[in-house]
Amino acid sequence: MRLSTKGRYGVKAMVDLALHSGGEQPVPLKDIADRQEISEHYLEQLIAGLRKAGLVKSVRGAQGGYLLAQAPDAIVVGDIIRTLEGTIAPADCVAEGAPVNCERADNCVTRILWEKIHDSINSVVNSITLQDMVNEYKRLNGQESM
Amino acid sequence: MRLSTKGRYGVKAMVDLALHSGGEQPVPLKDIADRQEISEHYLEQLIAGLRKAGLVKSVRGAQGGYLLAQAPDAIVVGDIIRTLEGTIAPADCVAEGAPVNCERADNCVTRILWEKIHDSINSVVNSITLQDMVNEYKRLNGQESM
DNA sequence: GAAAATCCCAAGTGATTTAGTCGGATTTGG
DNA sequence: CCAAATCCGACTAAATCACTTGGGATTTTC
Repeated sequence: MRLSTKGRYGVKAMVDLALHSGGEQPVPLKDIADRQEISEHYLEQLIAGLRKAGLVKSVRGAQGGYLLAQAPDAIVVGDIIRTLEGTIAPADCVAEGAPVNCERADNCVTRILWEKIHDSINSVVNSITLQDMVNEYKRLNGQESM
Repeated sequence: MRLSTKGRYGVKAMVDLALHSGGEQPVPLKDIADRQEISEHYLEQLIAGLRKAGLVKSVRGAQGGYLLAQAPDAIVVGDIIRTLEGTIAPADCVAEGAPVNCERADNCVTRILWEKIHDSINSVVNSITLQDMVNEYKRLNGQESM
């Protein structure tokens, strides 16, 4: 049940973006990678996914970088994790877009269990916004910069 | 965030055991494997882990098989999943026996997120017993056998 | 208009995990 | 003794993970 680095780095990167794109200036990937200690090239792949999903915008060329595509309180961590990890489901039969190919789905006791786990995870990640993470960060670290 | 087949098959097998070891007669692995459509040899590996963890007992020789080591209402599905999958944690830094090797653990915002996810999953799997699963099964499937 | 900064894209790779298979040894009831 | 069963350890094909490599395209600064 571990998240891969995709989801973990993705959340870190997005929180970093929320903290550092004050106003409208794009944040270069290198800065995020350096601060979060993530391989720049690898992070590039991850953020490409986030861009395609409409969670970040990019500005090309020198002085370019990335920006959140929406306000921090409009992005929940579930959006990030689902984009990078695929659906957040303990078993395929309870994945969001999954065809119910399990013929005994209606009377499967384990399915009910997977649904409960699925729902509990999703209720957490869908209720926490990037703004919440930023607030938490500021509470923990005072006024200092990240 | 998917569970592997280890955890999924393990829970299925344990529910099967709870349903079929009425009284004290051991259930042969082959029966469980057939009913649950799991490779017998593979299930053998999984149940070996459950035996070492003290969740099932075995009876060797002809007419042998497996039994729950405790009453169905004393075994929670979290026990099974943790035994077979290792700790149920979205990130290593919030795993139960993990040394906190992350030096910024105290002021890490993502860690707080992983903890919330971890806690929510564990509160589900630690609150559902095998007896609950059996009751659910009987409710869904009437008095028929599995 | 050249150089630098930056994003964009696709393919390759070593290590690990997954989901088993295979072959046999041991124990026990009939 | 033999068939039914657990026990045990090694092997493996395929997938996934966590990157790396190697370019190209676009924009800004000088």
